[in-house]
Amino acid sequence: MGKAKRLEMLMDKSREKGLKLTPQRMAIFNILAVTDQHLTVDDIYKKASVDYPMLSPATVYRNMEQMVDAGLLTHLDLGGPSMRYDTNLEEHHHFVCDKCGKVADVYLKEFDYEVDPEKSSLDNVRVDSRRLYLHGVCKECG
Amino acid sequence: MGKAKRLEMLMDKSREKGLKLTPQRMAIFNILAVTDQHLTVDDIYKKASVDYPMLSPATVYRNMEQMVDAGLLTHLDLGGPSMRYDTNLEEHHHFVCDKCGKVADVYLKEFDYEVDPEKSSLDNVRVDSRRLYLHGVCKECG
DNA sequence: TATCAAGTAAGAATTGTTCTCATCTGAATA
DNA sequence: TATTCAGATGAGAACAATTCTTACTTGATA
Repeated sequence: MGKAKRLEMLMDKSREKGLKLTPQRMAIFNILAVTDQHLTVDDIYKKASVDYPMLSPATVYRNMEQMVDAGLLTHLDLGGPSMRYDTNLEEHHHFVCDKCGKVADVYLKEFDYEVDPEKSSLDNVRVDSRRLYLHGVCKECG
Repeated sequence: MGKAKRLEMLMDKSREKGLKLTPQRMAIFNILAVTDQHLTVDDIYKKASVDYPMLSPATVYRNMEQMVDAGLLTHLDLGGPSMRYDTNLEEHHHFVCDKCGKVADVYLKEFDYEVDPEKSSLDNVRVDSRRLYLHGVCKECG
C-alpha cells in the first residue's frame, strides 16, 4: 500500500470516529504512513518533532491510544519496556530477534494446532484471537 | 509435582549455580513451590512479606532475575505493566483472558504451521522458539 | 464569526524497575 | 567451632515509560 493511500485511510477513519485532524495528529499520521516498522511512542515523538518541534510526548501517547480505540492500529507488546504499535491490520504474526529486538511480520499459509484438553484447563473459554511469536536470531545478528 | 519436590528442585538448582540459600530466597522459593499461577514481583513480595516483613522489593527483583538466568524460571511478558514469571518449564503455551487478565497454561497435541515466504521476510533467520498466545474471555468473565 | 467540545503543552505524579552503597551473612575451610 | 569473604541484603535514590492535571488553544459547526 502506498503512502498516499495509507494516509487517506488514517484520515478517513479518524473523521469517521470523530477525531479532529489537528497538525499534531497529521504529523503522527505522516510518520505512520511511511513506516512498516513497529514504532514506540518515543520513536514517533522523535520523528514527528523534526517537523513539529512543539509536539509533546503526552500528545503522542494520547493519540496512539485513541487510534487503537478507533481501530487504526493495534498494540504490539513485545516485552521491552515500551509499547509498540502495529499499523498492519491484516492477520499476521511476528518474528522477534532476541539479540537486536528487530521485529518482522510473519504470514502463515497454514496454521493448525490442537489443544490437549486433559492437560489444559480451557473449558468454557472463548478464544477470540491467536498470536504466534517466533523468537530467534536475525540475519544481521546471526 | 508436589510442593516438597518443587522446593527441593529449586534449592538444588540454586546450589548448583552457586546461589546461597538465604532466608529471603527460601521465602521466595516457598511461594513459588505452591503456586501454578504467573506471579508478578509485587505478588511475590506481598506474599513473602507476611513471613519475612523485612524483605525488600529490590531483593525480589534481583532474585527473580537470577532465577531466570539460572534456568529455574522463565519470563512471561503478557503485556501488562509488570513482568510475570513462569515456574513451568515444560514446553507449553498460554491463554490470556482479555477481561480479567487471568492466564492458563495451554498444552498442544499438535502444532503445525507453514510460513508464507513471499509475504514474510524471514530469509536466513534462525528460529529458536515458538510461543502461541490464545486471547479471549474466560469462563468467569464470559 | 461565535461557540464549545475536543485537543494541546508543560510539567507534576505515578508506577515498575534498576542501581548504589554501606552493611551483613551463609557456608566453605581451617 | 571460629574465620573469612564472595555473595546477598535493605533502604532509598535514580530512572524510564506512562498517565494525569490544569490552564490555554483551536477546529468544526451553526
